[in-house]
Amino acid sequence: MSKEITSREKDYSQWYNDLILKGGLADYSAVRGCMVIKPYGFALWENMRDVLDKMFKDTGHVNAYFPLFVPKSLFEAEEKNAEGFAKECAIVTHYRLKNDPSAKGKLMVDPEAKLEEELVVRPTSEAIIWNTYKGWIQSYRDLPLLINQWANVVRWEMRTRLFLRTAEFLWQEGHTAHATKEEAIIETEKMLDVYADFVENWMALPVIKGIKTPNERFAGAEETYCIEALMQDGKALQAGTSHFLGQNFAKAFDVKFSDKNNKLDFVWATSWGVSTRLIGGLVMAHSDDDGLILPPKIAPVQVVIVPIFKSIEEKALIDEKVNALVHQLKANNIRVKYDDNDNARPGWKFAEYEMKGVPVRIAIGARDLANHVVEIARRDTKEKQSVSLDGLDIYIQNLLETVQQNMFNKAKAYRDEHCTNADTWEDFVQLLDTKTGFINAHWDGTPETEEKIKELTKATIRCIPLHNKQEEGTCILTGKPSKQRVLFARAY
RNA sequence: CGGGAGGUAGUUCAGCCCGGUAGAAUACCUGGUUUGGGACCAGGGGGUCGCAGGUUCGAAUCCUGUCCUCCCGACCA
Repeated sequence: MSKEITSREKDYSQWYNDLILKGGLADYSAVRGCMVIKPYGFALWENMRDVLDKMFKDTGHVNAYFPLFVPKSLFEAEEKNAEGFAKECAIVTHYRLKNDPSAKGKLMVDPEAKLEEELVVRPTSEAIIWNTYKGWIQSYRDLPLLINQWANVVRWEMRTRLFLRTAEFLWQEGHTAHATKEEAIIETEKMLDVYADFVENWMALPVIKGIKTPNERFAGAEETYCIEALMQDGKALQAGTSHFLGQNFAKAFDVKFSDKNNKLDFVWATSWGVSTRLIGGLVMAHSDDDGLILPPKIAPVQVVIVPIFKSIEEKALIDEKVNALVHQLKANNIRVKYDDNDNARPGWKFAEYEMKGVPVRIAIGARDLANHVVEIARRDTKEKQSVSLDGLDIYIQNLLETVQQNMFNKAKAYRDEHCTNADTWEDFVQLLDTKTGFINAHWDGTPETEEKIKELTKATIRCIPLHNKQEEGTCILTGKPSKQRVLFARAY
């Protein structure tokens, strides 16, 4: 057992790190807070990206690419946005190195190569994009402008964690411009639905849709919509956000258009994004002490086939069956890998692919050939059974769908069990410490109370759920009147 | 950024207190036997001890600085 994984019970954080590192998703790098995404992890991201990209295009968006650098003067144009990100920006101040005269073989920053104006490495791209949109929008005929970009951004976080919070991360950011407020709000909500659809139906992760409180709102937004997921340790994870930006950026960057009546007005904006953080959520929500468990729809390898043989003659017979099967599965668009590497024995491969979270494993040996069957093992339940070679491709197809559905159901059952109402402060604190998860409680609606609760319990308001049930009640902390419950949790 | 732990073979770690030939397991290479849940035997290769200074006849070991990682906290649109 050279690759043992720390159990969740023993050390949840270490368990998470073990899964990422030993599952081959990512590695630490020589750069503080930055990780290397390894081929297996990147294949997972590519699958996620491809699905999302299609969803964006199906809803009328197109891709473009904007610069990594933002001149400081542009960055500071939208005041609240700039202020919100100021503390975590990387800044380029020089453009040249030179030989260090006092240390042979070393380089130093050339003081003569100081930039006139510093460049901010984008922590988000609103500034550079809205500066560009100014030149693209004159008339209502130019609207709506529906653009997405796939990019990297940098946020100089104090404390980083693989995938969940890295100094540099990959994401997509949509930036749209509209003629009316109503249209922009519809867009904001539409993209939230796209995210929820993707995370639930492709990542098998149930989410709660809602809006953020003013405290938790995106810097520069009028309203921030979000989807919140629950991890196995009872902590919440913000899985995606969609912002209604009002006319804030249009005003900051002077983006006006003429409407049908030749009346000038500022455009209405949205922005929305999900990042490689989703991979962290995927890992934390589904995996177990034996390794990753990946949902079939986005798993880099959906089916792995392991041959078991005692001689090259046996191997040849197995190859013949497997090659036909691989051909069949590929024809059905199933991502299949035949691992006939003779360096590793079957038992080793079983453990390895369990660690990597491959949803379905097929083992085939002489015994199976004689009976015209294969052994099929599911990663999610660890169940094994013999299945006839006849119609196996259909069986696999169905099994992948079953696994996908089962993973979602399991995560949803856990999430639902961990949504609890609290009506007294004692219950609230007790639930946070023992049961954990989402807690539905009344709140008096003030930022001060929210802040106080965070201070006392480390729990934040994750969101005010959409279409929230209205009911009379009293605030969990202050006892003041409240009209609805909001969703509290400790969060990543 | 504060507190704690750590960095020695590809990996996990011992050695450090008390300075004196760089170690184990595993992985890797070769050959053979194996193969239905992380195989076994024999042989072999692999290290600027994170980096930079200092003390010393001599530093993985002592001292100073620095970089990186993990855990807890603060921060986190």
